[in-house]
Amino acid sequence: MEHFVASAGDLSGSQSVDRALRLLALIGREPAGGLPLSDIVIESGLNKPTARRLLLALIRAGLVEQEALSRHYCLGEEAFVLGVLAARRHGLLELAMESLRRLSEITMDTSFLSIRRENYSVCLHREEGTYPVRTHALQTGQQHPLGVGAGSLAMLAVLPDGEIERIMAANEAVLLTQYPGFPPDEIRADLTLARQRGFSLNPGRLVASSWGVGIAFRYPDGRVAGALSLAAIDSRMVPARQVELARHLSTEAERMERLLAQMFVRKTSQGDGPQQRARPITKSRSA
Amino acid sequence: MEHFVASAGDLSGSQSVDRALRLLALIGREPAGGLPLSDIVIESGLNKPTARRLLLALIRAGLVEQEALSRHYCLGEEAFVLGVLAARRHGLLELAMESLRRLSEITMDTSFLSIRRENYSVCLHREEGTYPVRTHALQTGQQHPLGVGAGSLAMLAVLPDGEIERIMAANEAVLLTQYPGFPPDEIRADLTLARQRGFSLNPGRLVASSWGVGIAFRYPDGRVAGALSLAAIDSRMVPARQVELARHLSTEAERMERLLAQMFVRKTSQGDGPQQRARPITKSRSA
DNA sequence: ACCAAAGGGTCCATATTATGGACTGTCTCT
DNA sequence: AGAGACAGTCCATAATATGGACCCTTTGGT
Repeated sequence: MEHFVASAGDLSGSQSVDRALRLLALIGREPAGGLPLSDIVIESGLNKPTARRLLLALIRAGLVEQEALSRHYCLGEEAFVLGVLAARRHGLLELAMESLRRLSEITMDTSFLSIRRENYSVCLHREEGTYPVRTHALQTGQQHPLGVGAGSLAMLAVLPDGEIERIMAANEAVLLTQYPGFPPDEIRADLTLARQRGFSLNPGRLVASSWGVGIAFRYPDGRVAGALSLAAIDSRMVPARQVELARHLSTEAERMERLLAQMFVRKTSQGDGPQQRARPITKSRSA
Repeated sequence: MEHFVASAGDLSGSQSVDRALRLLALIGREPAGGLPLSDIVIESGLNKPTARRLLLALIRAGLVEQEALSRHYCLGEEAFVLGVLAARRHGLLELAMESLRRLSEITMDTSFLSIRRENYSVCLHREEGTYPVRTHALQTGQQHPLGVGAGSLAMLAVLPDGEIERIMAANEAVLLTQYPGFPPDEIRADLTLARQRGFSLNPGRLVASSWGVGIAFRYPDGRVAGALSLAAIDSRMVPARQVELARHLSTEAERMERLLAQMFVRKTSQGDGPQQRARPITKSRSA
């Protein structure tokens, strides 16, 4: 039995919970019809009995379901409910819907809300445009490494240089093996351009002729909250129109930041009672 | 160390995962500003170090967050994202939004979507009406035992008698201690009435003067999917209007069943390849 | 200002629990 | 009909989670 030694000062337990939740995230990533056990075993690095046992626990909790005929594992109803409940605090999507609808209406193109998840970007919503030729490069729920796609690139571009390098390093293997259109150096070049222009541009790197522009927005404390982006075929993405679209995106990104600022005020001011100063959340053993 | 013996034929492991996910559900229930550790310890029955360790695991996964100043534990952003991802399969709320909006517009009263979660009913959405006097008996995310509230009662009423008795028995303790307005016998009487009339009525049992009517709808396979309901002050709930509201609810419930039927067809027909017959999902050791 | 109480967080020896190699059953393709 | 792929399961072993006892910080009372 080869086991990972708890490297470094890692002073916390609950391995199996960690593993189970990693499986949950894994299953969440997969858009379509869930994952078969074999893929889960491969992608998680766990072995079959362990994966299966953890999956059964997730199934008992309703977070995962196993489809009867394909035997694939996919997200369960409880995950959906939990999300609705969590949306009371983290209602980014709801806040953004108005912006997305307006963007798609004005521009006739498809608009997206993406957020950052560690080194990845997740698409939370895709609002269809009315223009007859539409690209389907990005669907709700799809994840790509930061830098892959317009919104994703926009988020990466507003991070500090140090973090960008850390992320690029972490994603290098995936980029090289699974994203042939995105050699790391090209992403770095795109980043520089994005910073110069004030908006990101994906010139059809993911799907040929499917271009995108994006702009990130932040929480009041400076953390990246997400990105709004628009996608269209290349002929609708000449430089002049890029700028025009970026202007609309910018307006809506500002709106989002305004709303988030309001939310923050409400949240902190409704805290129970008079000002408390935050205690560090982990142990603070005296000398 | 007192430990529960795995009673009966329970042949599955992963205790700590089960416990962690129970904590997650627990935290999800609490609407407002999360739960303090002490409450979590009490309500879960776990002891402090264990609860904390599991919570840390949930926090590492992003499913739970701990608020810096109140130290309360509440649902994290990952829970929200997971929910959005799960909504691709379990998009009940999205399907229902149109119905809810229409109901609230036509009736001017507040409408609700509730679903069944084991022996409980969870409110997934509250669509405000325009009438100036509104009841606030039910908020998004709140849970009550089946039978408590109009939508909840409607779902209970369409279950088979045996299951009703099982649920009523399971909930008896909570009803007696936490729902003084709902003595089990009254619920049983309400159920009979609901079946006779074809819609459920909550005559202000939860909050005085706040009445509600509800109708359940089902999945194509007959399982209860959820309930639509409307709430208003008693003066707007005279018998004639109850019937009128029930008519609107009924129209929308039919719409929901139609949509669910469509979804089911799409889901099963898009299954990978030709018909496979379902294998039983647990072990099938030969004789 | 001080003390007691309440609550959050943590340590560590112990015994319960998860682990994974090896196995079986089932379906599919040739 | 046999090989291969995949789902699911068993069980001795060893790694892991457990919880009583403890510390620190904040709060409320006098």
